Amino acid sequence: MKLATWNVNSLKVRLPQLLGWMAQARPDVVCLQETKLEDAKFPAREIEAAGYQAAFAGQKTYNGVAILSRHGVSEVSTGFPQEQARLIAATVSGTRVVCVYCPNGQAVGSEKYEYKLRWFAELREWLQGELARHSRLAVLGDFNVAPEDRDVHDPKAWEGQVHVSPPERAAFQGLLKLGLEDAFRLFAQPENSYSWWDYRTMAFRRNAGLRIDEILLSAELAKRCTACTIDREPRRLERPSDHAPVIAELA
DNA sequence: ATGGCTACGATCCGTAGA
Repeated sequence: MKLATWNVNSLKVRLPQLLGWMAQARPDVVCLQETKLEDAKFPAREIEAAGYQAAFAGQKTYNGVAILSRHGVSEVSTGFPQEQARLIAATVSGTRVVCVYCPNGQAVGSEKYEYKLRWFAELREWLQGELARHSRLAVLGDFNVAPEDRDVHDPKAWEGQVHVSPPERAAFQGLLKLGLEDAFRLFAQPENSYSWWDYRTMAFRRNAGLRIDEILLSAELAKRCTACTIDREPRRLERPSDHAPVIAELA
């Protein structure tokens, strides 16, 4: 089973790229973030034509998440109470799949930063309940946290900034402490592996990025995980998302 | 190198992303 996550930064703009990528990568499940579409405007027909069922929770302009699956989807939930469309969960072939778009946080100390930390605390509590019910659990998404300095192209320049600040990293570690593994770090990886590159300043060409899109696996799924990779190819396309897809393969 | 980009919903600029 191939699980993937991709922050598409507007599903309306990126739909052709998404369909092309799915046809080539053939993931079983794809978690999407920043669809930026109200549910009425979700391209369900095109997704179905590609062979995928969809569960989605969107809003206009901001946020928006979806789970696409080649297999049946059940027990769809949008998680804990929240005013923004940042979480959707579904059960696929006995695996609980949770798709998250964690808040950006804007700047350390800002109101949005405090919201981000509160959101992580709620997520942790909610995931604890999910883990109690589902031993096969995967959390995929844009966490907006680079867990360690090796996930940052220039740790010195980023020191103390949003996405790498100690409280954000502690919040991310808090999720792992529930009994989840960062799938990417289960394997030897190339140095300077990132999942996001700023649109400005030719950041992708300089590989000036952050690894902020992650796949967390419960112990049972981690045991079955045979690979976790970041696919940089879609970032090379014309008019790309600023994020690359991340893929985990389960035996 | 934090800007200089991109998407959106609103106009010919503001908000937000990360």
